[in-house]
Amino acid sequence: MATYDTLNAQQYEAVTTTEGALLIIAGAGSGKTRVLTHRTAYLIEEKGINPYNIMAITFTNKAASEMRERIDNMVGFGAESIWVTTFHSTCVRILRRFADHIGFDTSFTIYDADDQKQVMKEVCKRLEIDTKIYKEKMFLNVISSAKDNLTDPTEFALNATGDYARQRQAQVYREYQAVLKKNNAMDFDDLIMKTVELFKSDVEVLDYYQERFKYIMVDEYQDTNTAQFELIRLLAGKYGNLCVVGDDDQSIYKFRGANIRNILNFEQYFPQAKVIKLEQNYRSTQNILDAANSVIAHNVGRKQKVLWTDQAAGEKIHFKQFDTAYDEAEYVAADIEKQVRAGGSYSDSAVLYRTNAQSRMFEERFIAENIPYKLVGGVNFYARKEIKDILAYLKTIDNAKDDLAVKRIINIPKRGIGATTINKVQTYADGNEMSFYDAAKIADEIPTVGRSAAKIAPFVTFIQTMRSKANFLSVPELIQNIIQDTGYVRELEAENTPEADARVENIDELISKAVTYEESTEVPTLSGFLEEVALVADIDEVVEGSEYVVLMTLHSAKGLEFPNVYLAGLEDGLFPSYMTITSDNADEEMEEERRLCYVGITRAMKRLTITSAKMRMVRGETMYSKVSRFVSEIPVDLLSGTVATGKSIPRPSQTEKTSPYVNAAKQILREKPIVKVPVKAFSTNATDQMTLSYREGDRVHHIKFGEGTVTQIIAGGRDYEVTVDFDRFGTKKMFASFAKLKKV
DNA sequence: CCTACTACGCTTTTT
DNA sequence: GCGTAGTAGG
Repeated sequence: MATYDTLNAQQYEAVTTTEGALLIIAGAGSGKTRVLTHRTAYLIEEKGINPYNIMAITFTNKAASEMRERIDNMVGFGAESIWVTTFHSTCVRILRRFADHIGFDTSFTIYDADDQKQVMKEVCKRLEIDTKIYKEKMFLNVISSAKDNLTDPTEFALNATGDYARQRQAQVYREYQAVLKKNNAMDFDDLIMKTVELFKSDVEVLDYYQERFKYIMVDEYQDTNTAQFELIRLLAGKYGNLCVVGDDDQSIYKFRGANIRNILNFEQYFPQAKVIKLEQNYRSTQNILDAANSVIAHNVGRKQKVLWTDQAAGEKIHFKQFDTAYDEAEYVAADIEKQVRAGGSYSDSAVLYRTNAQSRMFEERFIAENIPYKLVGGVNFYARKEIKDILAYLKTIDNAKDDLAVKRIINIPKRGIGATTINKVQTYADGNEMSFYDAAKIADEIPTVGRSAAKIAPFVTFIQTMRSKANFLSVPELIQNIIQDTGYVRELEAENTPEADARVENIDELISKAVTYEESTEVPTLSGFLEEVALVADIDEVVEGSEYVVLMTLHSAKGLEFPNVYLAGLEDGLFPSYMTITSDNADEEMEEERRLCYVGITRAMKRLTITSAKMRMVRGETMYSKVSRFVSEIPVDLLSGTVATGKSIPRPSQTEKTSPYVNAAKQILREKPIVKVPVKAFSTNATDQMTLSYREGDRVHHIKFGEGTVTQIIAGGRDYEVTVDFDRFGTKKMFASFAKLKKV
């Protein structure tokens, strides 16, 4: 039984308004997740709605799993049948079932930014486009925003008449889609657009989902783009029970297609819509809120609202200007240490900045001071070369229609298969309407390939073997097999450099993610794992309450809160960015930057420090800047501290390079907290750290194979190799740390 | 076909 | 100032 009397009047109204269209304008820290979870419970408990008919959509996996957890705790029975997912995974789920209705194979793969660029390169070559003049990235941006607006290549071409550049883009768009289709792949934007296409072309499928999702809730509604809006509009088209929660002041993804009109004009799309504002803030002190309110008040195009709190004024906002970015980082590091010494925890603090490049200085300082930190963003874990290589193997094993994946690893490790051979196979594949892999399989029949066919054969054999093994091996075991047989890790270890060691660690990390996947999924499959991996963002990995300082961009910080926040690099030219200041559309873009600033300020619960530097290196050039205009939008009486000058501690001379020690440490520490973290559940090194709960002759249970008897245990270098005779699957050899066998 | 060097692109933000 | 991709030479 959920209690609803802890809600304030507006929250209560939002929770109990269940029918029709509802727009909840939820200011920062006003308890919107609470409202959504209570509303879900209310629907089920008080209105008798079947959990099966409820859907809650968010943008990140993190937000989704948080909500999932809170709903599970509140609702209990039946909670698992509520769809609590992201836009992207919702669409994948639908497309996995019905993609064949729009001419795709339901086993399509999902392309990330890297893959997209690869495809675009190919397209540009084919259309003889000089990529020195027209960048691949430019085309990808154009295509992405076309898809955000549901413009297909045909419509795009129609709108391009009379404009040569746009006609060319239309050509590229068409060709790009053709390649994706041929590879049976979709990019991120396709996932949304194709689902909308499916709904529009197939009334039965649409009706099926409309009947299923009678009550729909959308979180972070201000970030929806036109395609996403269309998706939910279609889904809610029959019953009209659509509840959206958002804050126009926190709309910071316009550059990525988010359409702020979706929230500002909600009442026009749904004339009977009810609007509820949540303005009481439960997160921050009065001073922090006052600062946030006065900054955002400088924006014109917004829904009027003023956050208030019954909390005390609290500390003033600390402001410091430094001579250099180095001094800034040094101050922040020292201040964090001070807070910790005073009884705080590292996890209370977060450093927020405008651009990822700013993280470097803080990382170096934190390493020097031995401050545990977690870096969010930058190069995504799954975008790392070694991870992509392993994943490409898995993709090839899972679905060899993905030419990109096959070509990526056909010569990794070196098999003596060069560009010439690959091109010959590709030409043959193109000419015979088959996939690259299928052509490779019959390489010896391709006349042009000649003697090189002998080099391709072992690769094909390996993949075929792995395919048959994939039927009974778990994902971690498959990965283990791949790195064994290809010698991938062995090669890295032989390099014996900190960089290579870091790569090995990343691979270990991937294995442990696969183990987690196996354990947390009811029916684990290779496709399932690849899919999950394709849809994760870095922010999903942040575990709240962990013992480290978080470093991230302001964009990544949305939705999070920390007792002690540092907003770094508040300089005109950096934040707001130079691009914004000099834009043709400066007024509008400045408002988005200001909203970003508002998001940053409102992350802070108790203590907020704003810093800036007079001088900093950007791309190797020294940049001098004034304090950000946003700082002057905060009333002076809310600020304490001043411009720090002169007395800074000696810093490394300009010529001195970063010490190799720091670089090595960074490699190892990236993505990982430094100290004091609980021992990882999974460890790949030294068997002496492991004790097995079973011995030879014992009966054990395996997540996939069920019960069996242990016939042999061999201690290997890194792990125990356990042989089990399974009742239903026969004898299998497996590594103890992956298999997670339980004694029965 | 592989290795070593050079060039360039990045830096506003990412599901 | 860094990392990757492309190219030229072996």
